[in-house]
This record gives sequence, structure tokens and C-alpha cells, in this order.
Amino acid sequence: MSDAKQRVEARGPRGLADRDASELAATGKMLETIRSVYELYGFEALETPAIEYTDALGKFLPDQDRPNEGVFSFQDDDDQWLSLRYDLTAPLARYVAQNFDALSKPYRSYRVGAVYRNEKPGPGRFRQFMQFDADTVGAASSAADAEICMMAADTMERLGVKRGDYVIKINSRKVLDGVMKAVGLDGEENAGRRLIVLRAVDKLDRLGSEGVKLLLGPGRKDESGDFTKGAGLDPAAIDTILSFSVGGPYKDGKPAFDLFGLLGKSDIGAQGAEELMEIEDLVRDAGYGFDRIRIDPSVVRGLEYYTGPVFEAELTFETRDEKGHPIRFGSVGGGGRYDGLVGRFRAENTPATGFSIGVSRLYAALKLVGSPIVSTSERVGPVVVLLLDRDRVADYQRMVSQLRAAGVPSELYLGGSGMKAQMKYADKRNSPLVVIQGSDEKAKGEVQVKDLVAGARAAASIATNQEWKAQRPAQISIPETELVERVREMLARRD
RNA sequence: GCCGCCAUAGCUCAGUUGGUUAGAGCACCAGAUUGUGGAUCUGGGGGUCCCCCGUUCGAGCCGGGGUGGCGGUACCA
Repeated sequence: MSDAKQRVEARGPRGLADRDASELAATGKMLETIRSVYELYGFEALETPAIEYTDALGKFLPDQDRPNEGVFSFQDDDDQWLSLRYDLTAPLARYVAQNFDALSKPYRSYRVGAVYRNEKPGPGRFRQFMQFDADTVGAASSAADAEICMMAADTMERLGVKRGDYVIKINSRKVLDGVMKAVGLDGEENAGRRLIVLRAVDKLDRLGSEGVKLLLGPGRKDESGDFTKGAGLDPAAIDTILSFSVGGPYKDGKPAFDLFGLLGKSDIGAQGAEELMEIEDLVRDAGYGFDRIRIDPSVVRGLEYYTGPVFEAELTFETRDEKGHPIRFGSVGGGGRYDGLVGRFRAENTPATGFSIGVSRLYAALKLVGSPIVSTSERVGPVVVLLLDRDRVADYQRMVSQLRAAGVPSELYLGGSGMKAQMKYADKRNSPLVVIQGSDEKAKGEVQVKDLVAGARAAASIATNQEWKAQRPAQISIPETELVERVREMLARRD
């Protein structure tokens, strides 16, 4: 007990969730599924630490104006800045550069773990969350990008997301840059406005084309009255950008937007478009249709290190919360090509492409739609041996040991309460069976075994307590020597 | 960061124009039942009414400031 004035409030920081047994079991199943797909594609495991040197992550040092902006950082005892990783790609680039000569290229690896972002948390947004990442380093070919997209699609389906309920969207940073060049936004002096344009296009799904039009032009005022400054583009430029992003890539099987006419054949944007078409040809040849993988010119992705194709895995089905409001899951995975990231550590560039699944967010989405892979209804607790005669702890402990030796998860009740409370305890633990041996049974060399699930079923048709007690439903008496054998029989019958 | 809404028991909430000792349902614990999880009945534990300052004879309620939560928006390398 503590003094009320000094008592510490038991609470965790926001955006950082505890995970109980059922959630761990469910995410464990998800992780095993993802791992099996990645390994099927020939990727090998790698683990890197949660902490990296800040400069290796590509972040400037935290400064006084904006301490820890976006990333959790602190100083080592030698004054060097350290940070918690905010994704699994930057640490991979560091690892590859550090072990470059020892790794066979292309280097294909996967890693899973918690990443950290110091941002405002919300529904489906956490400050610590789990990512499952796969990358091919050292392959410039579009085949590497296409493979990543196909693997992402396979993974979604193996996780129980039905075809049509998800889509892998593809776009290209080069194409986006080309479009902006076409409206006069090239050059170093327009870098800031290009960023505003990208951010605006990224909000198409949420704000619609009218909202984005405002953001590309004078600016937009939101429902709370807050004003967001726009890019200040002229109407013709806005029209060009929107017709590219909103128009969609296809019409009657042909590109709906004359990208090459806009960009010119030699432009870097045209090169990006060629790459997208290569990827598309490859996935179509492999049998992946528009319903699974398709080009979507509105995809942007926030990370600045992408240099070419970018990917986004999105759930397309709709769900409503308990108040009937539609819930938007957003993307549950993303990735792309980052040809410059390894090169930050080396004299020459190394091409690389990869994809990350946001496991925490995907778990929340699957949970909400009741997907079987995250259902935990059949979780079964241990057999509980009741503690009735306090001076016979050793006898009860021996029964538990025998059960455990036979591979039956089991435990001795270790609390101080009476029999009724012990039954409640077993019930709450979701125990399949309890083992009962009081002095009566001991004298006869017997034990009682009660099936709690069958007992609960029987209870439904029993109205009075006298009846309930007299019947002792689903409870049998057996010789003490047959305990292990009979318990195993009863458990086997349940499956 | 900016804007709005909200804050009473573990949870969901009620609480009169400012007036005794702040309530309900659910959950929890115990008894009815020497030794049986459900149901029923009875009883019990649990509250700095978010915090501080002010107004008042008197504040859960009114005023000011703060903190926290939720939503929108911005940011998300």
C-alpha cells in the first residue's frame, strides 16, 4: 500500500498498447503466415537492433526547436545521437552497406519487429507498431519490383483477405516528378512546392478532388476552421495534375492519360512510365489481374527515399463502427524502390526495392471484420488441479507433474481461496478440466475429473441450485492411478 | 502544432435553480450451499466528482487557468 498523495497512476503512454495472450496468439499466427510466404519466395531472415545511430537512419540531429520530431532520440554516453528505428528499411540499408562484400547480391532478406514513430496516435495509428519487411538489394530490374508486388498480393490472401477485398497499387516517383516538371515545377527552387503538391495528391482518398484542388491552388479551410496553405498553382497546372491523378491509368484497356505526350519520350517521367508498364506486363504474365495489382496514379507514399516505383497495399472492403460510421483502414502495407539509400554509406549506389506490411494495423482491421486468422475462440487454458487439503500440496503437485510429463498443460491452484473460488478461477482461465481430490476421494483412492465445457452446457437446462448441486454434471470419478490416461482421453474427445 | 467537444466507482452513465452522508446498472468479493464454475436472493468492498485558484454561509454543478482524453486538421523523414 502506498500513501494516496504519492501513489503512482498505473497507466501507459498513449499510442503504446499492451498485448494480452489472445492478441499475441493471433499476431503470432499472422507472423508465421507472412514468414512462410516470404520464405517461399526465397527471402532469408535477418534481425537488426531497435536502436541505430541517428545519422544512419538519415535523420538530422534533434534540435532545440523541434526536439524528437517524429523520431525518438537520445544521446549515448559518448554524446552520439541514437534513435529508435522508424522503419525496417533504413536499418537494412545500413546493414547491407556494413557487410557489403560478404553478402551475395542480389541480397534477399526479411525482418520483423517493432518500429517507433513519435507522432500523434489515433485509431489504427500507434507510436510503437510491428512491421514485416522484405527487400531485394542489388537488383535494378523491374522483375524485382514485380516480384515484390506479387508476393504482397499472395501474403494478403494467405492472411485470409479475399481477392477483391484488397489491392496492391503501384505508382512511380519518377512519373510524379515528370508531371510536375510538365507544369513547370522542376528545379531546386520549386522543391518546397513539389512537396506540397505530393502531399495534396496523397489526400485524394480523404478530401476528394475538390479538396485537393483547393490545396493545389489557394489553400483549404477544414471543418474546425483551420486553414492549410496551398501550392498556389494556376488553374491549368491544377487541371493537369488532377486529370493525371484522378483520371485513372486505364480506359478501355489503354492508358487514359497521354503521359508521353505530356512528358516527351526522353524525360525521366517517361522512363518511370516505361518501368511501370514493365512491372504491369510481368505481373499480368504471371496471372495477377487488375483486381490484385494495378497502377494507380494517386499513390504517393510519404517516405522521401523512394526513387522509382512505389507500392501500397490497401483494404477495399467497408466496415462500420458501433455507431454506424464507415471506417477507413488506410494502407496496411507499402514500399517501393530506393536506389539511393545504400549509397549514402558507399561510393557507389546500390539499387534496392522492398515492401513492408503494417502488422499492427492489419491485425486491427482483420479483428474488426472477424477474420478467422485472428479469432481466438478456441483458445484453451490449462487443466487445473484444485487445492483442497492444505497439508497435501505435495500430492497435488505430483498429479500436476504427471500430467505435465504426459504433455498436458496443467497447473496447481496456487491461491488462498476456497473451492468455489477455485472453480471460478478455472472457469475464467478457460480450463477444459479440473481435477478434484478431497479427503473423501483420497480415502477411496479416487479423483474426480470435471469437464467444464460440458458442465456449462448442462447448466443451461438446470433451473434450481439444488438440482445443479445434486447432478454434478459432466463430472466422473476415476481411480487415482488412471488420472493421466483418463484426462488425456477426455481432452482427446474434445478435439 | 491549430480548432472543436468532453472529463462523476474497474466499465457505461444519472445527478434538480448551488443545499445533509454523491447514486444506478454491469463487473468484483462474500454468504445463502462442511466440498463444485451457471441461475436466483441477500450483503459487502471500491470515489482526491481530473487538478489548482476564485465566487459563495455552502461548489460534482458557477468563473478563470491548467492537465488528460476524443474528433477534425497539419506533420508522418
